[in-house]
Amino acid sequence: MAYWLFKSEPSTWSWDQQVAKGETGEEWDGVRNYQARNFMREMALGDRGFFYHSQSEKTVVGIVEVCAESHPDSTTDDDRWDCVDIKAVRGFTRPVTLEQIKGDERLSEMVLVRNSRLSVQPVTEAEWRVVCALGQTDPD
DNA sequence: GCCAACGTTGGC
DNA sequence: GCCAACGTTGGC
Repeated sequence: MAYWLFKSEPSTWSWDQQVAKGETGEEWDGVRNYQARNFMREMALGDRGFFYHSQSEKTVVGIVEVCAESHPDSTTDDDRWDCVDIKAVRGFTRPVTLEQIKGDERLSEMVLVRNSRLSVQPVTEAEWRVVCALGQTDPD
């Protein structure tokens, strides 16, 4: 199983909205970046990801699971853009801030730190465990 | 609100 | 195929 991070502006699509979608999940649509799209094409059913609120919050707020593999993005007719569906698994007991992540040397190689603009990004298993520990949240 | 970083577009 | 111009993102 692989690990990922999904970034969203809370004013556009928030964790609460994701949770409200329940088991059905929701298309992670609107991505118009090749790198991000390519990562979504690599995703498999059951892969886990962090749900990160950018901008005003800058915190990892929850864990999601890939519940549909890559398919055409329904919000465009342009066949270049694919996306996956994700569903909420659980919220973080204590949301982990970007500041905490930047302050932890074990996370210094995280893409979130290295390339803050990439909206869908891979996370290593080691990073996954560290961030979950910081958030006092079950990693499995 | 500013600005740096980055990705994309289009003219040549 | 290069590169300047432009638009967008996201941290500060």
